Amino acid sequence: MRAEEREEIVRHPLLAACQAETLDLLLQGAFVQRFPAHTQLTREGEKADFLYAVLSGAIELAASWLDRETTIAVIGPPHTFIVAAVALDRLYLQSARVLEPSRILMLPAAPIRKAMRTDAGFATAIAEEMANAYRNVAQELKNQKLRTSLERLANWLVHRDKETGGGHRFIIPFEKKILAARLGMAPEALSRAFATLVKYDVRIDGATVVVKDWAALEKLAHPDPLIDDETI
Amino acid sequence: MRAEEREEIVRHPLLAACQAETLDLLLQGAFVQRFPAHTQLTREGEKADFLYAVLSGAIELAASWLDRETTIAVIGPPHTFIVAAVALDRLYLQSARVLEPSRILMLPAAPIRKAMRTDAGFATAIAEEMANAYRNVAQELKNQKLRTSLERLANWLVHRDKETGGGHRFIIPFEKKILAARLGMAPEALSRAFATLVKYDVRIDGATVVVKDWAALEKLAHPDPLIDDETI
DNA sequence: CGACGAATTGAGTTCACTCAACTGGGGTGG
DNA sequence: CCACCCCAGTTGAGTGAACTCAATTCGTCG
Repeated sequence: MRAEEREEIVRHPLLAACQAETLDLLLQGAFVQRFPAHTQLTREGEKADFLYAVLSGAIELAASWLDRETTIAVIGPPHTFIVAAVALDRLYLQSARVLEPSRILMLPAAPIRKAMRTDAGFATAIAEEMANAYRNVAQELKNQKLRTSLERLANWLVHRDKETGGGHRFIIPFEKKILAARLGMAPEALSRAFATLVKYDVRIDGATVVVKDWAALEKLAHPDPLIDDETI
Repeated sequence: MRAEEREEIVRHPLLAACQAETLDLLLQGAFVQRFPAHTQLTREGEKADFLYAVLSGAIELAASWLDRETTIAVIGPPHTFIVAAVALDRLYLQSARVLEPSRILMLPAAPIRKAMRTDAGFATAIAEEMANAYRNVAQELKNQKLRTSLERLANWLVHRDKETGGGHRFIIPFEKKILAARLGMAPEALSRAFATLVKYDVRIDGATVVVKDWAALEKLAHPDPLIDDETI
């Protein structure tokens, strides 16, 4: 690993509270790599031998059963993925695919488990990262079980708008079929849902969304911090 | 706290790897209490001021939005709940209700966060508990997004049968409407799903389930360790 | 015995899926 | 440079899954 890379990585939330010796141990076999879109980083069912952290770009976590597949989450910087499998030395429950060209930090799993046992700062950082991950899936499960697909889409739009600065005009940052899977619906259902949203003055042109009547959309979405806010 | 209680609690997986000073700190304001069924222990949106561990009994975690409500999970010994909210000092995302008379260990939140920062063994135990919780919700999300309600029921039956010793005859340990909410369906839909399972030679009488043709049920359920096994 | 809540059954409707056909760029190669 | 293809996305039609509302049965407890 190059010195300037090390500089950067040491400031990562996961490593910032580490003791110096822990850092040395962790960064021994670590490396940073760029991956092009569509790269498959992990496959569900494989042994967890790396912890991945997204430095830039976006990663899709997907899961399958029989011949069906769905998207569990989309991860951006500075978050990690499959940290739970690493901490427990178990199998990945999800596959990870690169959505857009990404820089990824890869940390070997065994030193992580070892470091947790000796460095409370690091173990706490791992616990906090995992707590966030837990809350995000729990929120997603609520989203999924309590809302219809139109409501999920409306809330995704509200959320995305806030994320991009609240200009009521933004682009969808990945393919619509991935958005559909993320929202738990068929691609056709997403198309029809967008068509339905025209009634609420939401205009869509390609990947660009314009919300003309914010109040109407928000009334439909009824966003709830306990489901929609990443840090509440 | 009584001495024999302390004896018991100190062996709990969450505390077994603690340093002695950490234990003292944690158990300072801790107590064990019995709760009758239907007690509400936490409400979603409240500040997290206790970590709860189930010593015996069963707890339902529920969440709501507008006028809808659903069950997120059912927790039994020796697991904890709302550990993520405690670790991050945030709001509970779920309400917890006592399903059957239960003994609960309650640990004040502030000492937990403090102890994590100084005791690597404890922080690791918290991280591992949380990793399990994460994997369980992630599995539940897969279950929810990838399976129909009939398939979810079939898998719940398979799972419950294994849990109770594989005798192909067991009881449903709580009300059917809670099972329905757990499986993400309306109570009426659960009734009809049971009716459908008669075709697969599953007999149901009150809370008692008898599986006459195990192969048929398993073929329908297609259980997958990456969704259905708690520790893979 | 009556009362209450849980569970089932019935009927109708809505939601969301599948399958299929069609549209509209973007890219490739003749 | 244009024709073609390919894939994402849309649109249409039909089906099935699962919900709501309502009525009925069942079991338990006072």
